[in-house]
Amino acid sequence: MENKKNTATVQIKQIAELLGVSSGTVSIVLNGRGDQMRISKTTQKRIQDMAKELKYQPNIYARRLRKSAEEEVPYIIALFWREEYLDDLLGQFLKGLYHMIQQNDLNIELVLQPYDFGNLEKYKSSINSNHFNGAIIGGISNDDQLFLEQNEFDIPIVLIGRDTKKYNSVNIDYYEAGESCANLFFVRNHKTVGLLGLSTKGKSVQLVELAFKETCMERNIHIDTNYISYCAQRDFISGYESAMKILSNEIKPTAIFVMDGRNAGGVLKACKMADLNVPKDIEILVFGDNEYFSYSDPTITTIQQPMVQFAERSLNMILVLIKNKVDIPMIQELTPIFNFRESCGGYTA
Amino acid sequence: MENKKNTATVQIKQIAELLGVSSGTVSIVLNGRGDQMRISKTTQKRIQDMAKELKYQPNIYARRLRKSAEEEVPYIIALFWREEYLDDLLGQFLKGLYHMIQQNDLNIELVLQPYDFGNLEKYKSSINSNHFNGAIIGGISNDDQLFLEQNEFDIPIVLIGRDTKKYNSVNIDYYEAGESCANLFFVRNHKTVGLLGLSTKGKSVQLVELAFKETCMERNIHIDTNYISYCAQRDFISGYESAMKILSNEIKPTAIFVMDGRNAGGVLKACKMADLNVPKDIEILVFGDNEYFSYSDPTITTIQQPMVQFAERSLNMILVLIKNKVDIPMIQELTPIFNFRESCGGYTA
DNA sequence: CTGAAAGCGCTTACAG
DNA sequence: CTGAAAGCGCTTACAG
Repeated sequence: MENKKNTATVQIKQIAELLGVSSGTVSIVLNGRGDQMRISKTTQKRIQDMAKELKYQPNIYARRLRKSAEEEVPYIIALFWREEYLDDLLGQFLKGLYHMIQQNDLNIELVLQPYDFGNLEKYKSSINSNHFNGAIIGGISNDDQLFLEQNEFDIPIVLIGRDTKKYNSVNIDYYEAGESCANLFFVRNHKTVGLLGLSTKGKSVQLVELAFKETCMERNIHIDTNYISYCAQRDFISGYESAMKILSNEIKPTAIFVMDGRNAGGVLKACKMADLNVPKDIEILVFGDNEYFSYSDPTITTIQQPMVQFAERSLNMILVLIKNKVDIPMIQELTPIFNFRESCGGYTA
Repeated sequence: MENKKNTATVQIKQIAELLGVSSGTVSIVLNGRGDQMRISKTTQKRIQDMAKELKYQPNIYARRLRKSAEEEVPYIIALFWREEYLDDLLGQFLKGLYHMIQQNDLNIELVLQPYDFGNLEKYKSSINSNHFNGAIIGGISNDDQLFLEQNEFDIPIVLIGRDTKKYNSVNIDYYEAGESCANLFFVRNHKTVGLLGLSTKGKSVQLVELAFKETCMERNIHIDTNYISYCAQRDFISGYESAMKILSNEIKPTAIFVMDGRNAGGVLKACKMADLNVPKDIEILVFGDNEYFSYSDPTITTIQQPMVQFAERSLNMILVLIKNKVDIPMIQELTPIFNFRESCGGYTA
């Protein structure tokens, strides 16, 4: 019972013992250097067969360690990414990382670990210096943040798109982003607007929402509860249904702020159903961009997080942190990007 | 000059020697167990300072090896993915992988390595059993395939979306896919059709194109060179310009086969410009799906590769191959998915 | 309070 | 044709 060995896996040594040869010989044969080292064909055959039978798997770590005097050891960086955002958003982020790695000829091994919203904790045992040199984490929930804050990690961690005290992060000012959306509606003279939110959301989205609502209040823009609807799913259907609720009010809003791009299609459909022309009767502003928004009909005005910049900055940051332990968290705040298109005009009414 | 040591990195041993303590002590302190092991504060401080000064980086491989008797060693699988496809396509694939890993509780470490089309060769030295247990490779060019075929690799490799003799692969029958697109146009009574291709393309896309053209010929569907245009970029603009060329013919085609979804938006725009109604005047069929196609106006009919299935099958395949060396390449051919929507009707005219 | 030794699994000179 | 030994960088009992 006190067996420390992981008996599930087979090692070269065991094959060697079973066959009565040395482990060096086994290693040579399994690496295909048997002929070169003039190991007898029969010995080679016996070794190959035994390895196959025992389903021998080389231990990559041992091999890499063996080589580490010859090969430069890469930085191993984990990218924890929320499952729901395994889409174009990740694509943009990865492009940013990749181009930066290329340009600066960095030696980085990127380990991608998706996780379910709120379940980051599951990977607790792997977020440490036995596994990675650093971790970039995107899309955490409040629970995930709590988990991070209640634990200590011995590697630098950079959070993407998250406002936090304890950790390094790259983000935008989410409150300000929400404010500027409300202000845009104000400048454009809207008196009654709708908000299409999300029922599952992290702190960043909450901040945008809060700021949007508060600023609407301040600006005397009507946004009663009737005009707020939350999507359970980030998809067309959910966007459609939620928008329909908002549009069922006697007095229609003249603008809607849609908090997730994936709901936008449904909102447009709902407007069409309600016989409202976008943007004449109703303006649509969306948080989160997508290439299709630039040529849909109408094209969609969006505000977006600068994913490529997020990637560049976070990679830079994590490398700095890996090389120099820094005590106070680094926080970089970037500027969100407005893409003014047909569905909602700019800051001139 | 004969120095085998990688002098670029610092080891615990060097810190220990410099400070005149043992490496065990250094290890303990750097792992934060100094107090627990009652190492004097001064020693701790000296060690911390020195480590910081020398920018000590622990060797992850050594650490993991040390732990490998306690922790199960994961399969390390590399995912080589073409830079151009770092988008929703990758997202779908990753979702497939992730769900499969979750469901079967697999212990897999996924290393993501983007590469530029035609430059897979750059990673030659890392595609081996010193680095990974297996590799999944998506989106290769003909040059990349040549590179793979002209070299031997000691780990199993599974190609995604590629028809090849030497390697394991998960794909669809690309020729048949192209055929069925042409047949769809035939059934729908089109006599003159356009083809919007790609100027950079791998063998799979070439096969689709070839099959489409050949089948059109057989079916007596006009598709002269005037009606074929290649996009240099996979984007809106390039799609628009190429479509405009096709539509500049005196006799307009009554259908266009668009070989990359990212060009589709431009094609729709071009049709609008040419005052052609989709689908009344001209039908559009697109290779490659996107969620927006299901609610654009008109919604877009597509044929797509089953990415989620690709992921599941390729992961399964690579695990089988890692565990049991198989001599003949495994090839799984899946069925492409047709999504019939407004822009082009189904097999009934 | 700290050192010396063993060992994780592997490969590679070296010796015979 | 093959074995025994050293060593990659690290951590952890054990000894003192």
